[in-house]
Amino acid sequence: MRHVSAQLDIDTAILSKIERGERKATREQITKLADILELDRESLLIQYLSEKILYEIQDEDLGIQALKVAEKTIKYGVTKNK
Amino acid sequence: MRHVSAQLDIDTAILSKIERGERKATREQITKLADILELDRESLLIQYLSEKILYEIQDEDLGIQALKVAEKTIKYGVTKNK
DNA sequence: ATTAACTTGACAATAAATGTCAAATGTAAA
DNA sequence: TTTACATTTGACATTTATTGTCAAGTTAAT
Repeated sequence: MRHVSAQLDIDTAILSKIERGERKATREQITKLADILELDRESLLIQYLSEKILYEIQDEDLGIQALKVAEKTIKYGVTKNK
Repeated sequence: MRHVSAQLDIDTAILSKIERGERKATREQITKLADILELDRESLLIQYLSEKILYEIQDEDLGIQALKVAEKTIKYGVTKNK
């Protein structure tokens, strides 16, 4: 654990918490972890992103609908106006 | 504008920014806005949530895939372990 | 009992979101 | 055109969320 956390530039405390889901990892940490643990980077990232998404809509009745709208928006390449 | 912003408990400056997309509204502000402007609350909320989602995955190649994973997760009622 | 690995909780540091204010700009009617 | 009010802008303050450190507490193996 010391080895891994060192490579991640954090102390073991956080790593421990991340492992047990008490803390969220950083995007950067995710990719580093993928490398270190030789896991599939894409899968990990997808997992990570999907967790962030779910976090946003947790206990929202309209969550699913929002997801679908988001999907369509992406597909149709709608750009956000500044 | 003063009227509306007063009801939202913010000054006109923010309202102005929200209207022109420089600032994000709060969830609470969204629902109040729906009432004040007599818009459909659900639609506004869905719009609001979907924007938050899109924000999370902006310029992520794996965004769409993450969305799909998130959807499935919701459908299967997977609960997040504390 | 000693040691090293891991966990926990209280707190510090940083970063992001939200808000205020005051000054600048726009707009229309007198 | 000046006055009066509405809207916008930007610089900054406040609040809230996220990420991190540290020190003390467990656990497990020897």
